[in-house]
Amino acid sequence: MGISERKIRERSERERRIIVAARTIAERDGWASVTIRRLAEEIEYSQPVLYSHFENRDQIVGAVALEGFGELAAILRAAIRPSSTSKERVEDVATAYLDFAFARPAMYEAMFVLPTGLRFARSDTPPQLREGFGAMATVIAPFAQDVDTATETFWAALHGLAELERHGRIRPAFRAQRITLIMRMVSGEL
Amino acid sequence: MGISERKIRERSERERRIIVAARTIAERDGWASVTIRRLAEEIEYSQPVLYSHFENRDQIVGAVALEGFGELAAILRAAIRPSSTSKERVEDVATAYLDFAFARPAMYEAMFVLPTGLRFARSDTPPQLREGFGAMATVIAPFAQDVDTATETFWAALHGLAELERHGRIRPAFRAQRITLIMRMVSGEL
DNA sequence: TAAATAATCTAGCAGTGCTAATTTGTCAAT
DNA sequence: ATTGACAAATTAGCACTGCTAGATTATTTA
Repeated sequence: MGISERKIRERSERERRIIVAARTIAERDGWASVTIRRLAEEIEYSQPVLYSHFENRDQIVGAVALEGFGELAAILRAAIRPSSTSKERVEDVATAYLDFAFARPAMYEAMFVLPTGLRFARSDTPPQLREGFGAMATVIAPFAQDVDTATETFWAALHGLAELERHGRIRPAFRAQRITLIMRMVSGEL
Repeated sequence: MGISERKIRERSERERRIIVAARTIAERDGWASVTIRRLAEEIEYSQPVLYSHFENRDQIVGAVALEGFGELAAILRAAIRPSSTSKERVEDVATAYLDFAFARPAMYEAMFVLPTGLRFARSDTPPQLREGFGAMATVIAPFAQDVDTATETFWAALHGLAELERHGRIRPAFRAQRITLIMRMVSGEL
């Protein structure tokens, strides 16, 4: 009975092709260019097929975003070097976070700006959505009483820096100084 | 020759009606419901008339956003009480900023998320876009070496808090604690 | 009063997300 | 092998979007 398994496999491969196509087009031409028609053309199926994989366009963005959360979490974890001091670790994670945001603006937009249908802080929340937070919590913990609240605040600062710079509201040339400031703030030596 | 003046006046009144309509619809039904057709219907003119006032839809959003920047600046300035300590002023401005963001989510979205065609940090940048930053700089100055960079970072932290909470990424119940954390960070007593 | 200019509208283009109705393909039962 | 049932995929189209060319109406100038 390998036939039905093959069908399931082919189906999930097609789903992957949709997600890859969405990501590719978004990174090249922006999310406005990611239309159902274009995706259908890319995977060489008619448009309604996409709706047998995803409820609507937002969920396709959500699927790409989910990948992004997994990748960001891995990047942040990788930025935590055992040989570093607690302070250095905060700085490294902050730098890695912003590097990610600026290197993959379309992905970052999917993760944090666009409607995705992703649900946070629920019982069925995928692990990718928690892991990035966990990595940040790891480096914040040594400096915080309430780790969760401190991590939320740290995260918010990084997100704000990413968004304001992405929109041309703050000076790109001073990115390093701002990170230094946040690091000093977290470590309590201002 | 008051006729041409009346015409100019009527024209700018019509422009105001467009902006007011856009704002009203956005605050009630979201920006996706602000369409050229709906605005045209609202002001009782045909659609092309809107394009004699604004180049495109983004510029209408931008006009609303510009009002928002003026209002935010006024709110932040008003939050700075002469009788307060430097620390309290930081907290009051932070609280006022977030109150604004959560009380007027559509307006905040126009100001910081949607494409608006507004140009920051230019010679022709409208004063509204600078005044809010100025208000924040005022309360940050007593604690900072480099006021501009510190204000950018402070602003980013607030923006991040607003956005992450608006998207359900961080816990609304802990908003006050996060503000306290930021305030302590700025004032250097962690 | 006639011509020129300005203001406005009608009509329509090319595109969007999404879906009902139809066709095509695949399988099990006769 | 043929038929009927089910699944998979397609065609065609709806209601909407931002935007604009061309026609029409109103106003001003000569």
